[in-house]
Amino acid sequence: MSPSTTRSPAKASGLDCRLAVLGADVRLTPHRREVFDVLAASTDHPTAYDILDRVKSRSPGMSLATVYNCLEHLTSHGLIKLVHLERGQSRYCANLHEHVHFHCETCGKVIDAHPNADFDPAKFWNLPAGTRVTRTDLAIHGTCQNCAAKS
Amino acid sequence: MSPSTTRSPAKASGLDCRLAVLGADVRLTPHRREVFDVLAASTDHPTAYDILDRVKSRSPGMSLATVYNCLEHLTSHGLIKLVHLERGQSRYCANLHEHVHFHCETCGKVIDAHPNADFDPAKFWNLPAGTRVTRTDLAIHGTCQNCAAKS
DNA sequence: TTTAGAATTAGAATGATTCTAACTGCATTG
DNA sequence: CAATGCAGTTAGAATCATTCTAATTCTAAA
Repeated sequence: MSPSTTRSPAKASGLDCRLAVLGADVRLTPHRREVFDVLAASTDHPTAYDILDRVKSRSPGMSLATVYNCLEHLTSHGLIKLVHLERGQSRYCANLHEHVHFHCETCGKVIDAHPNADFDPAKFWNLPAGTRVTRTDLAIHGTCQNCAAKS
Repeated sequence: MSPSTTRSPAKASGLDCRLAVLGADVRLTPHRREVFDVLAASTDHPTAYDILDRVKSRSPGMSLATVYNCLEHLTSHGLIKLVHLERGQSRYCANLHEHVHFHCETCGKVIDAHPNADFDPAKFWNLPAGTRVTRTDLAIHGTCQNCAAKS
């Protein structure tokens, strides 16, 4: 956990790789890389279990604990986002563009929705003077296109 | 759970009371009433455990299971709202006015923030045609006034 | 008063996540 | 090159919030 290690973090070996995201140079081990790749290739906001499933073809030995470790590392370094839509399993996404999550209460699907205008939610709400905002999470719940058509 | 009971719901006894909220006439047992009252008197978004604590002075025998049952009943009847801000315990609030939640990442406090203009968040986001929105949840994370002043 | 259904209870069960302790392997130091 | 140390990884235990189950109590209708 401590970033103040004497070990040089700059030297990359064959088992080590890096990823430059948003200007940050993040060191990725093979497992972290695979977890990230799975997430980057997914648009359905997989859970930790989903990710373990998808990673298993390439890394059959990976454990759930490692998936959680990797997700924690990637989240804390800003490469992915953690989404809480309801009680139960957390979901993850690699979409770093500003967006919100639409959650279909019928089929459980989660889709990203992007803003159609430059929009800062924090401006619309009366927060006490001196409040510092680091991030906002907007979740929209309802019925998706498909489920709405069926009913 | 079924609302289609033959039992007349209109007859109230000394141990039964009702509450008219938003036009709905909701039947409240003493325990449900106490849970609701505790929540209505709280502005700090208590968890189920917090509520059990606060209810205990009036109902020493109440169990956590009953608190959860009451919260479920009140939530499904629209008398209170369930808030998920992060992994861990859910929080509840009895503020039914349109508002969002500000969560201080330093002290953990949650405060309600009200809109300063008539505002529908769903309008700002590109949702597929045919999507039906039932509710939106906006959580703002950051540092509150007090914690910001200390740092 | 009998009976049925709803509410309540304690404790067990579940499910997601985190923790612990042991192990592996690379990389720096001697 | 060998020794040492630390990050990464692992399986499984532990924890925590919540839900379920079965038994009990209460209320109201027949």
